Amino acid sequence: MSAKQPLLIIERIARILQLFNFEKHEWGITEIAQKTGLSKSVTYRLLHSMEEYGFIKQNNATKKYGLGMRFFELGQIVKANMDLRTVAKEVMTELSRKCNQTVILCIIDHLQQVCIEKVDGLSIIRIASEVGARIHLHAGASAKLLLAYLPPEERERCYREFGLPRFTKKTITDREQLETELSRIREQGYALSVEERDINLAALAAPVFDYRGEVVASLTLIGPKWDFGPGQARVYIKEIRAAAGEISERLGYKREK
Amino acid sequence: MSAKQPLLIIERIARILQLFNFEKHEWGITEIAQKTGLSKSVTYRLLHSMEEYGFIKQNNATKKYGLGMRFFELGQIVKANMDLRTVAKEVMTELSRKCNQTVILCIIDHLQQVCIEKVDGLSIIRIASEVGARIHLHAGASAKLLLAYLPPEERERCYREFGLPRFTKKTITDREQLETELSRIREQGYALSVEERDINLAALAAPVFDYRGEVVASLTLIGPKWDFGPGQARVYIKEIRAAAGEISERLGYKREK
DNA sequence: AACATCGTTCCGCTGAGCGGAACAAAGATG
DNA sequence: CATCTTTGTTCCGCTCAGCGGAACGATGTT
Repeated sequence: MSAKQPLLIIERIARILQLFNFEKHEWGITEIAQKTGLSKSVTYRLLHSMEEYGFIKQNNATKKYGLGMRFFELGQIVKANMDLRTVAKEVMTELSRKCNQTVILCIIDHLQQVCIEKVDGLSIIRIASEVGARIHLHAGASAKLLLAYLPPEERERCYREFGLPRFTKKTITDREQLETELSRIREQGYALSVEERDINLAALAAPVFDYRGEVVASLTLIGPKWDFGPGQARVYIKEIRAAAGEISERLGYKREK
Repeated sequence: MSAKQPLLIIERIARILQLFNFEKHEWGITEIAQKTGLSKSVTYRLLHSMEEYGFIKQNNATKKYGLGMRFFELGQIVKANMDLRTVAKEVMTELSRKCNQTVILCIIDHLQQVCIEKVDGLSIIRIASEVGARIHLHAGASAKLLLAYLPPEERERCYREFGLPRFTKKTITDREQLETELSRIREQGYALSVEERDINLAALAAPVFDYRGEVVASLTLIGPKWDFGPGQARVYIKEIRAAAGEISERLGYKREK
């Protein structure tokens, strides 16, 4: 899978570029050569060549080198392709096909859940939930998941503003009980709900992270509850987490750190 | 000044990266090799090595290559250093020292001018205008310049909302006359004012553009009017335009296009 | 089954680029 | 003011990194 041996020069370029960060964004040739272990002539030639194409900009006054506009331009292009919905759509289609269930993508807006993308499963059964639909945050896998990753003050505001209305027999309407469920969700990294909002429906949700490590959306698999038995659920959990991870990665999320 | 001959490989990398844009962000190896004129093996090796360091990301499904997250990260760093005030400060200090006058940097907020940075000249005379000060857009070099580059509807809103109050004998209070002045400013690329707001003060302002080519601020030289005679003014104009151009460039502005 | 086209790999030859040392310019030091 | 130090920059002959044409395996098309 991985390559044999990267081009030496690319490794060197990578090593140089690694030096630039938010704290220190300008370096002298000698500094760079020392930190990277490269010879001064190599460092000089590399930087100058990169400057020729706008990757590097030399400060005329200090003679030090910094990152050039080209990285900003290319960064903007990458950013444009990091659009949540666009990125998610592909992965959602794939997931829906694999599990043969409906997949939805939801975000939080004004302390409510909003569905922003949906891919129907091939099954004859269709889920009512539509793109644009707004619902409370305390019931359903997707909603609970989003709520779980909200800061405590926000959760508090949510309880105060909307309360915990009951939709079915299984809706969690007790604050204590809900908070326990939320911390379990955070621990497990996914949320499960069975008939919390609608009779006969079950759902599994996993968090989507952006490049800053913030939860920006929930990815959810919804279907008839008889498809979510313990055995099948284990498979679904693996799949939904992989899919959510894939989206997160494409948004620039780095799991380690 | 410019280098002798850039490293071949850097040129090749630049040629490959040039292909990626907002319209087409994924390319196959063969496509890239054809478009760039590079051999397929070189293209492959380069892309793979770059992928190793996150500069390039291969889509597992389509096998095509796209820009990697590394460009986004580096782009974010560049962006952070493109902060208007930080960039401007250096250039302003330099300009102030050269001309021995006060230099201010202003932006528009809610149809008013706000001064966001100031560097005093060494002269004993100090200009009252302080960072944070808000003033009308129709009087003074800086204000007129910002007004000049506003879209017509916005200018209209400004006249309606604030009118054209008189500050001195020289304040322009006639709409027609002001619009004529504004189009001259756009043509010349700088604005001059003598005693329009304060007796005995004169100022010269030039526009600062961002990477999209939009005017985001005005750079202004202020001093006693007797320092702004025709001869001295010509020198000042050259200096302030060069300084504003330098800031614009650091913000990613490309004059040609 | 034959074909077309994709991404990927191989390997021997060779010139691009390495690096140590010299150089110029600008501060820092006594 | 001369001397020392530390920048960034340039030079040039030797050498091995990497070039590229051709082969390969996988996929999709006719």
